[in-house]
Amino acid sequence: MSNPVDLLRAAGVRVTPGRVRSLEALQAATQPMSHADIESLLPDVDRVTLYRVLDSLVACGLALKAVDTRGVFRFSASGPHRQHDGHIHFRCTSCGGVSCLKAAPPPPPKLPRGFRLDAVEFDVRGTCAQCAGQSA
Amino acid sequence: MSNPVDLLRAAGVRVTPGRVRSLEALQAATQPMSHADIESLLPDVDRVTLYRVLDSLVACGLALKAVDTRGVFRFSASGPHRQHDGHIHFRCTSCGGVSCLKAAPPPPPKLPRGFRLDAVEFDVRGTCAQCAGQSA
DNA sequence: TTGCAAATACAACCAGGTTGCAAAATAAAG
DNA sequence: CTTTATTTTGCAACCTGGTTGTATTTGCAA
Ligand SMILES: [Mn+2]
Ligand SMILES: [Mn+2]
Ligand SMILES: [Zn+2]
Ligand SMILES: [Zn+2]
Repeated sequence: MSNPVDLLRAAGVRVTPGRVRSLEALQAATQPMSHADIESLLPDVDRVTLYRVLDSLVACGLALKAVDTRGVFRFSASGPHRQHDGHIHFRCTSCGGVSCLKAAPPPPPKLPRGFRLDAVEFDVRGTCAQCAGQSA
Repeated sequence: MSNPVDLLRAAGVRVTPGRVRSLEALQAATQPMSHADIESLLPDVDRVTLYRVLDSLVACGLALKAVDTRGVFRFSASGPHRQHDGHIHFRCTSCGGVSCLKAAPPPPPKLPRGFRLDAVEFDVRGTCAQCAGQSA
């Protein structure tokens, strides 16, 4: 069962409307969503509550949280999907949309002695086909 | 002549204390600085004025503006220096410091038809040697 | 059904950045 | 050295994305 209520129950967290609806939204999404994206889908969920709901979904393993290159958090359902992992993303600076690219992420660089690597991120920005077409 | 007043004069912009002092600060810096970095060096320059001063230096070619991976702008003097161009950078998540790495930036990926590339950025985060040592 | 821990709403706050506008400063012309 | 037109500055207000504190409400187990 991948319905939100059962997933939440199985994860051992309280089943609340905010969690159920946020998880539904994440499951329905085709791309990782920002807090603002989700908020516009669930206008009657309090802003701060939504931040905490999303973090709780991450904490219990039902969602993934990643920073995009603008430093904005993006959330996705982490079911059996395992999407968006072995490829990089393109961000349109005009519409803000994210597109999956076929390319693999670049390998992490060698660091000087004593340095510890936490994360690498490859940011690719530009104008998507739609936006480029409209302005032309 | 690479003194700020002459550079500003030669660039055809008005010579103001804020511009002179900001350009001095950028020239003295060993790394690209954020607005906050520069502000702490020039506490009596108005916050908004500093944003505009920095943008004016960029507009007249005396400074370079780049976004770091947290989406924060970083400014550097763009004299005959041409530093920080062919290599990538490491950001310490503990102290916020930036270190130059020897590695070259990864090549830009192929994009789907119609997409236009503006910029790529490789973000490498972790803990620097100093911070790693202190916590150990 | 009751009771307590967990979750929610609301207000306040923060960083980084932008906008509008009146007052002040630059630099050119007289 | 003044006058003047144009920039620049300072200040207040605002914006997005995010966090913290706390009183109230809710989930759910006993
Ligand atoms: Mn993807
Ligand atoms: Mn460098
Ligand atoms: Zn677009
Ligand atoms: Zn450090």
